[in-house]
Amino acid sequence: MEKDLRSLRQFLEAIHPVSDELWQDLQACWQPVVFKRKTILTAAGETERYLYFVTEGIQRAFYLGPDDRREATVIFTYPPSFSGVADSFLTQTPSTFYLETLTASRLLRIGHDSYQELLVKHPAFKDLTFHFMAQVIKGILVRQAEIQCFTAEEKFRSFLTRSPHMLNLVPHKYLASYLSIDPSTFSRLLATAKL
Amino acid sequence: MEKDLRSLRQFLEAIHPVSDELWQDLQACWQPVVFKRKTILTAAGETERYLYFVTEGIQRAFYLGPDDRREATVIFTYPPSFSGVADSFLTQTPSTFYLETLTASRLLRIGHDSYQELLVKHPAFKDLTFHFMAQVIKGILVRQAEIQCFTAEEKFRSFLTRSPHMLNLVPHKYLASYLSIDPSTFSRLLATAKL
DNA sequence: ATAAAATCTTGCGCTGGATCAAGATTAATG
DNA sequence: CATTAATCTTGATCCAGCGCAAGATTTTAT
Repeated sequence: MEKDLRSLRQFLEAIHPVSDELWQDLQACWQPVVFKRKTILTAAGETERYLYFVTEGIQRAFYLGPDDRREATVIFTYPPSFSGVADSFLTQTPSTFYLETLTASRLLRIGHDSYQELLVKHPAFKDLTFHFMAQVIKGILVRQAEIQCFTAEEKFRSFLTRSPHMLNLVPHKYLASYLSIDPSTFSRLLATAKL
Repeated sequence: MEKDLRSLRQFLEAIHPVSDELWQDLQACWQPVVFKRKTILTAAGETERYLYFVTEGIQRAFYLGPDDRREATVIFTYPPSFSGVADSFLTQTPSTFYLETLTASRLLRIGHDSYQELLVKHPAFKDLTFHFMAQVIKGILVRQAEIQCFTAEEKFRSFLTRSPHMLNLVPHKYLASYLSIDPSTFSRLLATAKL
């Protein structure tokens, strides 16, 4: 727990400086939680109550198509980073995504109420969230451009270059879902890449 | 100009209340500009200097693939709404997108310096930007899910339902680019839809 | 450890949608 | 308003990647 909090602070500092004063209030708001693998943390239709900080395990957010057959993985989260359905948490409107653990996970979480209080009490925290949101927007847009423009193979290559470690950590069908390609296509691309 | 500013205020109020005090400082920061059609406002590689508020005309942001042949339209903007490469403006890092006018356009714009000053001076403005960013994130994610999950026809239907007016306002090839489908496919889908 | 469940691989046929091309239509510009 | 340029339509062709399926392998749970 001590260690997790230290990791959190380090992660935050990389986004924006965190004064000791802010940190005093901030650290008190986080509650440690653990989940087994394959646990739904947030379902579509629910409003996200928590912002998570991942200290162990891998999670994924995914979208279920109207016919319930197609699904698309929106993002994977793993330490050290935040997790949670960002847009639902921020706007406090129903989520269109599911968030689930892929492996047994340890996380810190902060409720929306505490989050709001911090926002009001600490201008510096607002600045921090501000910077974070800007980064999130940039990240999503880059990914969107790739999804729109790249072929299956280009997406595959791009992903493997950026996140080679993921290959061993999660079932490939989720990686395929993340890239919007068929698991069989993923398998074939992988076979080709290994030559 | 008076009318444009009124429109801006109205647009802002829909996001978050704007006090008269804030408005005094805010309105002074905007400069009216006009552009001919097919003008590049921001090129990839440049850092976005302005946030625009559109009062006339249509613009689009687009991404050029590495080989310069594929391109994807990220978003269309038209009155009343903001325009500009949001992520580049917010983070002041080079844009990966181009922003161009599709038709002759009239816009108000605010420079990043003025924007920063407002942010520092008016907590309420920070709150406003905050809410706006949250909305942006939500919007992008919804669109991303559609791009990932929908077939050409589903994307076409969804778009036509949400934005039927666009059919007459911009060349269809841009609509096709927005949906990541070929112009010829767009034309065929349109023919089918009209039966 | 062992059974049961999930995942991965691979072949094969098929199709949605891209590509190419050329003529018809519409819009921009001096 | 006439010329030129851009866009739209439509046919014909082609292929990347999907869907299906079945056996091989790995992982999970008991």
